[in-house]
Amino acid sequence: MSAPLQAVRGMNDILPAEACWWLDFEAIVRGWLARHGYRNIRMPLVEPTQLFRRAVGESTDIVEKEMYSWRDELNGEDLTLRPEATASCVRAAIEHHLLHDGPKRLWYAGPMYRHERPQKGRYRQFHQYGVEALGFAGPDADAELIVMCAALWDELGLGGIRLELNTIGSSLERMRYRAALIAHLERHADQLDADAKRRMHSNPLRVLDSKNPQVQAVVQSAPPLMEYLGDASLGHFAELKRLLAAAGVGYSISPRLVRGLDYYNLTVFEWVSDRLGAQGTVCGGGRYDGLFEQLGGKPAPAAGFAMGIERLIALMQEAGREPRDAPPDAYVVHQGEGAVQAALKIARELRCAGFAVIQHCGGGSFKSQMKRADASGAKLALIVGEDELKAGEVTVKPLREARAQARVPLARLAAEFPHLCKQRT
RNA sequence: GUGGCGGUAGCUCAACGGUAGAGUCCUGGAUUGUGAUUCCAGUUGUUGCGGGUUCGAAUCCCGUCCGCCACCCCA
Repeated sequence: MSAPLQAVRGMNDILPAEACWWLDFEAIVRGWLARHGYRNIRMPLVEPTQLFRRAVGESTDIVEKEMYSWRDELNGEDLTLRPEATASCVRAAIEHHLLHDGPKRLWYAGPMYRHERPQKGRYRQFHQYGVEALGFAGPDADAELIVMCAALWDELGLGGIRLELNTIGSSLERMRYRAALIAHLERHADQLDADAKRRMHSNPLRVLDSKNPQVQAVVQSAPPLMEYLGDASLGHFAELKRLLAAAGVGYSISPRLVRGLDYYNLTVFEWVSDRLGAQGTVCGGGRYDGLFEQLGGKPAPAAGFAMGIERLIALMQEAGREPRDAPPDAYVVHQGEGAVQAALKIARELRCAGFAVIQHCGGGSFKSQMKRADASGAKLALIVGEDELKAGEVTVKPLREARAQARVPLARLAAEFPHLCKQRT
C-alpha cells in the first residue's frame, strides 16, 4: 500500500459530527441576514493578485507573506486564492455597476486562504461570513452593522463578546499624522525592535499595535491620532457612539486598534472573546470609503465586516450548546422474497409525505439490520418480512421508548405515520 | 517564518531498553424474525516516516513529516 495522502496543512476536513454545528450556525445566520435586508453575492475564490495588492495594501502581513499566489503558466496571469473577500466584493460591484440604482446591502460566505502557521482558531483555509453595506456614507450605516452583530451574538447564545472601537480618520488626516508619528518614532529609534523599525516608514500606524512592551512605551508617548482628526471625522465618530449608546451596545475605545488592512478609514472595530486562546477576534470590520476609487471605480462610501465561522462555532460549543441533530423518523428493515421492493415502496411513500426514512442496504441478518436501525438514531423501525408481506402489513417498532410494536396495514401507513412518530411513552 | 510539547489498534490510552496490551468500536454467536442492556468468541498494528547507537529500540540519539499550543498577525 502506498503512503496515504493527507489534507494540506492548516486545511481541515469538516466531518459530519462537526458539520451539524455548521448547519445550525448557518441557519441562524441566514435568517438573521434576511431579516436585516442583506442579499447574497458570490464571488470566485481566485482573483488577480493585483486586486489584493491594491486593496489590502503592499505593506500588510497578508500581502507581504500570507497569500497563496502563483502564475498560471497557461496564459501568464498572476492569480491568488482570496485571503479576504471585501476586495472581491467591491471589484464585483464595480464590474457589474451594482450601485447604479442606489446603495446595496450584501453578504457572502466561504473559504479564505492565508499561509500562516496553524494554531487554535487559525487555519490556512478558514471560513467567513462577510457583510458589506455599499454606498452608505453616514455613521448610521456603521451603527447598523455593529448593532446587527450584537443581535447575532444573542441569537447564537453567545455571551462575553466585547466590542473594541476606534476611528482612524481620513486618508489625508492619516497622512499628516503619519508624518508626526514617523518623526516621533525616529527620535526613539533606539528603543524599537527590528519589526517596528522596518514598519516605521512602510506602515507606521502598524507600530501602534505592537505588543512589545518596549515599543509600546514609545507608542504611549507618541501624539494620539485623535488630535489630528478634523471636525468631519470627529463628528462621524461622535454620532456613531451616540447611536450605539442609544441601541444599548456597549463598547470600549481602543486607540491602538488600527486593523491590518490598508483600505479602512474612519470607523474600525473588532468583536473579541477571551475564551478562544490567543486568537480571540471573532469579527472585524470598518469603513472603507476609498476602496471603490482605489480599484478604479466611481468613488463610493462603504462599510462592512467579516466574521470567522470556526471561531464562532468554537464559542457555541464552548457555551455548552447542543447541535440540533436530525435523526431519521424511520429505518426500514426487510428480509425475504420480494421484501426489498415492498420496502422501497414504503420508504418512498413516507418520504413523499415528508418523513425522513432510511432504507436498509447491504443485506445482513435480521439482527444486524436491527442494530443498524438502532445506530441510525431512528425513532421507529419498520419491519417488512415475509409474514408482513403476506398480510399486506408492516410492523412498526418504536426504538426510543418502551411501547409495544404494532402491525399496520400498508394502505393506512402514511395516514397513521404522523401519529406513530409523535407518540411518547 | 521562530519557539515549546507531542505522534502506539478506527477512537481514548498503557507498556518507558528485553516477545506490543486494555477499554471502546466493529464482526459473528447465545434454538425459527427483533435493536439499545447482559454473556461468549474473533480481527485489530511496518509503534508517523527514514537513519543511527545497542546482542536487542515503541522506549535512547539525529533528521524529516504531521499535530497541538504560543510568538507574529488576524477571522
